[in-house]
Amino acid sequence: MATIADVAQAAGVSTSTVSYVLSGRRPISPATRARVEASIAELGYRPHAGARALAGRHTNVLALAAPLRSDINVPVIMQFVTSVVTAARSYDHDVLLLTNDEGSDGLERVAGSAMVDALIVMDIESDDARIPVLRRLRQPAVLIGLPNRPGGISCVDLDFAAAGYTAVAHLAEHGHRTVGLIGPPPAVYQRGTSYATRFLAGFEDAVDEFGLASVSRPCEPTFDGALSCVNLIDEQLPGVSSLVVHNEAALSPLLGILRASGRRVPEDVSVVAICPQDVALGLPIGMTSVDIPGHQLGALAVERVMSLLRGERGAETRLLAPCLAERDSCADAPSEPGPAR
Amino acid sequence: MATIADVAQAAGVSTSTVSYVLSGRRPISPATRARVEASIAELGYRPHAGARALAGRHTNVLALAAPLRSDINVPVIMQFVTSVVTAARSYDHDVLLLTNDEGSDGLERVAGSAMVDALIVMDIESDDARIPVLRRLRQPAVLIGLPNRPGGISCVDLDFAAAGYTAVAHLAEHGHRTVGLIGPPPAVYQRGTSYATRFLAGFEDAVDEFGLASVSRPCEPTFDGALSCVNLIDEQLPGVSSLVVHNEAALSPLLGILRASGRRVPEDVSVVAICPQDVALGLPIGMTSVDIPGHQLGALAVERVMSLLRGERGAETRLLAPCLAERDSCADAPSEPGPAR
DNA sequence: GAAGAAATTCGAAGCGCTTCGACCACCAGG
DNA sequence: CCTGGTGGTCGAAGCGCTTCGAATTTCTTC
Repeated sequence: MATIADVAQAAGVSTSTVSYVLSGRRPISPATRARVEASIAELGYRPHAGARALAGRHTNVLALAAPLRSDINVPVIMQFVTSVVTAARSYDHDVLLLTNDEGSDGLERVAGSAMVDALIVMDIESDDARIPVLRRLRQPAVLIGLPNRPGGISCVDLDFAAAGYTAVAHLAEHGHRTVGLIGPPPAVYQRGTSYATRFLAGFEDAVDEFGLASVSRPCEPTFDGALSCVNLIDEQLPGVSSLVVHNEAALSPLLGILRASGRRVPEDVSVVAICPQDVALGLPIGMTSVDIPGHQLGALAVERVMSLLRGERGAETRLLAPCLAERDSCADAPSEPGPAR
Repeated sequence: MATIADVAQAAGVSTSTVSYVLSGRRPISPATRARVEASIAELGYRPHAGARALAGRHTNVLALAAPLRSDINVPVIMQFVTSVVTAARSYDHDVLLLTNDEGSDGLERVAGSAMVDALIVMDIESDDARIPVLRRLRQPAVLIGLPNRPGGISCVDLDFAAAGYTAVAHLAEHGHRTVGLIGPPPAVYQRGTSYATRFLAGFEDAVDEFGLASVSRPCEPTFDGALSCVNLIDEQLPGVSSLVVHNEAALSPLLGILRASGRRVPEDVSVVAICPQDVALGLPIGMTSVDIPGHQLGALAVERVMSLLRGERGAETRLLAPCLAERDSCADAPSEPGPAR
């Protein structure tokens, strides 16, 4: 491979000059610049990343710690990952992918060995053990998610509490008096993954405020899981007229289950989904949904990282307001059986 | 951060000695080794990755080019990515994630700037433009997929032709005389992604060999896509008794559609799915399926990379034999309407 | 036409690590 | 007692790049 010295020689300048045309940190005359650029192109020169990192004290690489388990909403994760990589590239950065099961060690490793300039961490638990670790690292970090005590670390997430509230409010406005929540898998709650509990809190706030009757259940991401979840809800809340589904994998099974039990959506049961838009649109009927803006959040996290890298200190935590899109899965509540008016 | 010089000083040895205890490339007396290791632990020393890459001429990082679009089988991709990262870690390597829409440029960039020691490329098209690029890189590469002309580059994949054949053969053995193929989305074919065509070829071979009547259609990964695909198959092959589904996203919708049209699985229609095992198990009925062994393939790709890195030159392309798991979605063909015997 | 300012460019000193040849001490064999 | 190994350690030379201070050239301005 060609080195900067080769380029310098070919262009008849010193290596520092080449370096400066590359970095733009000092003025270079148009003539020299042109000559250098020509040599670079001719030799197919690419700066050696390691040498750069050593001398320049930054790598242009971001670490992304993603939950690569399968119990979780795979498409959502994928959206995050995709958008982080894409956004990072737009800032001329690359992404080193870590799995969450390396835990804190992975973060310490890549940060300590100066492999990355900053870290983005997903799937944050309420009391996440990685937070103290992150805090003592020399690299900036951004969380996608919201722990109990971020303690100065930037966070970016959907406002899941508001999302839960919004979903219920929408149903209440349609006259529903009963609502069931089909939640994420039990494992998600057990881990203390914060979005699940935040959503639930918002859900329950709205239920109280609007005076609805409700029941909420976690739900395994399989057909059988969805089935037993629906059964439980039916049992505890017979004739339930609306459902909030905060579990992507349960969505498609759910619709099948409702149809099989003779209930039409939205005439007999209204359903609000919490999911990315493309999932909401790929189902038999367009789902009224609160969007999980994976792309937006990933991009936002990267922007935040970049501003930290620039030395700026911005607002610490940024929760995106939920956005409910009305589609075809919600209708007014069926008039209650009872005294006719 | 502590440097190797700090460690050396603390342990009262030279930096080269520290380096040798770290790399094990020269014998070190137990006493010195112990002292050095103590200093390392005490100082929390971690070698600087950039400096290492510069002096040692390797980075312990692999590039993984993954198709981060959403038209594709997201869970399968995720399996690959997960297993590649995990396997790489077991060899003390990290993974730099590239998106396929950077195309050849991304590969050239990370390879040319010596960010990675080797590359793993997914979602290979029959005549993939990245192959010539890969060939001229100084780093070894492994493809997950199979192009027409690998030209010396290692490939690892499921034997999709055999998978197609196996699926049909299984149905034929159950006495089915008609079979419909619900294929991947049109975009996959249009890109010339090789697994789709290889599968189709195997499918058609078996159809010919067993003398079945067949029709195959690509299928958009939405409910509507599945619906129109089924309709087309019904139209061209009325009373079709078996279906092969090489499209994960279509699976769940399909079952709903069949039920809605009054057909039971497997009594009226047998279905063989091509998908990862957990998908096959998460549906209303356990699907008889040909497994897409994402975890195995990812691990295999990494192993191959490692052996190339060691300078070994092994078998070039390795196609995993398909493995059909019988579950509950296949039954003998309903006896044909016709002259009673 | 000379002095000072401004615009460019150069040289050299690292950045932290690996590796090669050298060196030292010590032991076996002759 | 000297020679030849051998296990263990050291010193120094890079690896390819950035960056700082200094040097050089060019342009102004009196």
